[in-house]
Amino acid sequence: MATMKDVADKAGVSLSTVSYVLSGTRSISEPTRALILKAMDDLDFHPNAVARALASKRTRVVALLLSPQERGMGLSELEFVKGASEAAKALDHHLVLLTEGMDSEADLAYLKRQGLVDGVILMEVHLHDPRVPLLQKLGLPFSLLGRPDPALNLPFADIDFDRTIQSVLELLTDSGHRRISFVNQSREVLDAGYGPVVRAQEAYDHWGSLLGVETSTIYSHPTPRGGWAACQAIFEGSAPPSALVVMNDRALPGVLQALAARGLRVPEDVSVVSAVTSSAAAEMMVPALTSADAPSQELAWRAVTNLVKTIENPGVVLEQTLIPCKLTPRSSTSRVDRKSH
Amino acid sequence: MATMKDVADKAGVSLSTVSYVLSGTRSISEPTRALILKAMDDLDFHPNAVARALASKRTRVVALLLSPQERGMGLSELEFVKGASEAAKALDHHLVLLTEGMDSEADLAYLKRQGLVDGVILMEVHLHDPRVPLLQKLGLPFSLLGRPDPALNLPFADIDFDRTIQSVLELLTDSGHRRISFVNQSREVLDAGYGPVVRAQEAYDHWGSLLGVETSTIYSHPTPRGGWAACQAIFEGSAPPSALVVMNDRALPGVLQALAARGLRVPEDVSVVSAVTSSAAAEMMVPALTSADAPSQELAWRAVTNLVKTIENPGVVLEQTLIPCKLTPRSSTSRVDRKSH
DNA sequence: CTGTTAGCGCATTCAG
DNA sequence: CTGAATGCGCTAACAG
Repeated sequence: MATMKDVADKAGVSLSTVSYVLSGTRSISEPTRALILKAMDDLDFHPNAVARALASKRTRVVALLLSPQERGMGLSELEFVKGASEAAKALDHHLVLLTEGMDSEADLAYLKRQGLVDGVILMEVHLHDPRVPLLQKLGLPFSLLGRPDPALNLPFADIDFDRTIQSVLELLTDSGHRRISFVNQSREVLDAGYGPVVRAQEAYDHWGSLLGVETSTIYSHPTPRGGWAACQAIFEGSAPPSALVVMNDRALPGVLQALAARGLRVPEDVSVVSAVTSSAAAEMMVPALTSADAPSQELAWRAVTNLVKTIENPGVVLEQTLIPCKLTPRSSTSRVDRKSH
Repeated sequence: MATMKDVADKAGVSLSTVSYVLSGTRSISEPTRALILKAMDDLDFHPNAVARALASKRTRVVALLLSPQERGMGLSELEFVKGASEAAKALDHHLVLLTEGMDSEADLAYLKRQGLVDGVILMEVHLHDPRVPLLQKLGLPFSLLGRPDPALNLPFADIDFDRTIQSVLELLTDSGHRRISFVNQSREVLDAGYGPVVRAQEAYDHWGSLLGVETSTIYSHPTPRGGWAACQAIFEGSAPPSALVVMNDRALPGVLQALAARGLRVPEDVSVVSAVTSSAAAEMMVPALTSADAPSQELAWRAVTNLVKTIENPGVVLEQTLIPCKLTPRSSTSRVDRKSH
C-alpha cells in the first residue's frame, strides 16, 4: 500500500509535486512528471480515497435515497438504481443506497454532518416534497427524480407524462378507439400529491378531451386484487370501453385476469396499454403488452449528472430534463372492432 | 459544523477525552461525560465519518458487487439489494453499489487500494468463482450470496436448493403427480457452473428419483420466447407431464402462454410451480403461481452480518447459512386428474 | 480517570 | 517550475 510519500521518495521529488501531477493543478516539467508516473507505476500506487476526501472536502460519493414506500419498488426502479450506479461510476463517483427513514430533518442533517456524501438523489418526489426545502436549508446538493410543483431552479429529471399519455391516447384513437378508460394508481397516492399520478391524470383528462375520447378514470390499489376490482367496476357500466390505459404495474395482472373472467379477449375485445412501466414487466404479461416504457436508465444518467454538476459548481444553471416514455407496440392493442361498437 | 475540538473547548476537557466518550474505549467519570455530552448536544456535534475513517482505517462502508450479467436482475435481486441496504444501516454501515467490471483482479485491487470500502458482498457466485481467491489474496474481507463448490471456511448465505426442490416435489407428488418436468435456466449458465442452476438440477434429479418421479429437464433461455420453446418441447413427447417446476422467472410467461396455446389449463390440466422467485413475481402471473419464494431479505441480512463480523474480527469462525425457499400455495397447482392420466 | 501527541494520506498555501 | 509546511477531524498509543 504505497502512499504518495513513497512515490515522492522513489522519484526523488517532493510530496507536493506528486500531488500536483495527480490533480494537474499546476504545470510540471515533462521529465519529472515521467519520473513520477513511473514511480507510481512501479509502486502500484493509487491515491487513498478517504485521505483525499478529508483533505479536499469532497468524498466523490453520492447517495440515492430509496423510496420509503413499499409500493415504489418495481422493475423500473431497479433499472434506475442500476443506471444510477453506472452513471456514478462513469463520473468517477460512488453510489450509496440509503433506505428508510431518510426524510426527516434530523436524518438529512445527520447525513450532511457525517460528511460521507457530497449530495443526494431523491426518488418518489411529490408535488410538495418537504425534503426539498430541507435540503436547501442544509445546503446539501441534490437532484431529483421527478419534480415538485413549482420546480423553479431545481435540477430534475422526470418523465414527460404529458407527451407520454398523449402518444398512448393517439395510438388508440388512431386505431379507432373512442371509449378509453384509465386505470391510475390509488386515490391515496393521488391525494398525497405524488407527481406521476397527478400529472398523468391531468394529461389523460387534457388529451382525452382534445382527442374526443369518452374518458373515465378508476383508481386502483397496487395489487392484483385492486386491479381486478378496478376492472370489474369499469365494465359494470352501460358503455364499456374498448381500450384501457393502465399506469399501475402491480394491478395489471388483476386487470387482465378480470378481463379474461368476463370473457373479454385482449386485444380482440379490449386493447390494453401499460403506461410508464419497464419493458421487462410488459413482456412478462400474457399477451405481451403494448407499453410506454419508462426511460429509467436515461433518467438515472441525467439525475446523477445533474447532481455532480451541482456539486462541482454550486452556481451552475440547473438542468431540467423531461423525457417521454417510449411507446412500444406489442400484442395487446388492435384496431377497434366496428361491428361490436 | 462543530468539530471535536469545539466540543472539547466548550466542555473544558481535552480532545481525546471527547473521542473516548464517543468510542467508549475507556472509562470516563460520570460528571465529565455528562459535561461533554451536553456540549456535543449544544453544538449539535456529529463526528465526521471521513476523518474517523482515515484515522481508524475503517470506513464502515461495504460494497455490494452487483451481478455483472444482465440476466440476474429481477425482483428478488431487488429485494436483496434493499435488504442489504437496510441491514447495513442497522449495523451502522453504508452500502455502496458497484456495477459492471468488478471481477478482474485489477478492478478488485483498485477497489481495495482506494480504501473506500471495508469489505464486499458478492452476488451470483459460481461454483468456481475466480473472485474468491482474488479477494483472499488481496486480503479484502468479503461474504458471499451463494457459495463456491468447496466452500471451506468461507462465509456465505445461500438458498438451500436441496430442501427447496424437495418440498416442491413433495407437494406435487403428494397431490398425485408422477410425471414432473423441470424447466431450468439455460444450458450455458449450467455449464458456466452457476451455483443455483447446478444445485437445483442435482436436487431435482436426486429427489425425483427418490420420490419415484418420471423426470425430464429442459433448459430455457431467460426470455418469454425461451419459455415458449421449452414448453413446446416438453409437450411434444408422448408422455406429457402433469406438472411443471420452473426455476426461470423470465421464461415463465412464455411457458404459460405455450400452455394456453395448447389448450392446457392451469391448474386443471397442468400444475405449475415457480421455484426460487420473488412472491411479487409469482403473484404477477395469471393465475397466481404456487411458488417457492427466495428468502432475499433474510439472505441479505445474513450476508451483511457475516461481512461485518469478518471485518471486525478477521479470525472469527465464519458463518455459513442455508435457507430453503418458503413454499406458498397459490392457484396454479391441484391434484392430478385421475381420469386423464 | 484524563491530557498530550503523533500520525492517517493527501491537498494546498506559501516560499523560493 | 518545485519544495516545505500546515491542516483536514479524528484515533490511539503514550504519559501521567
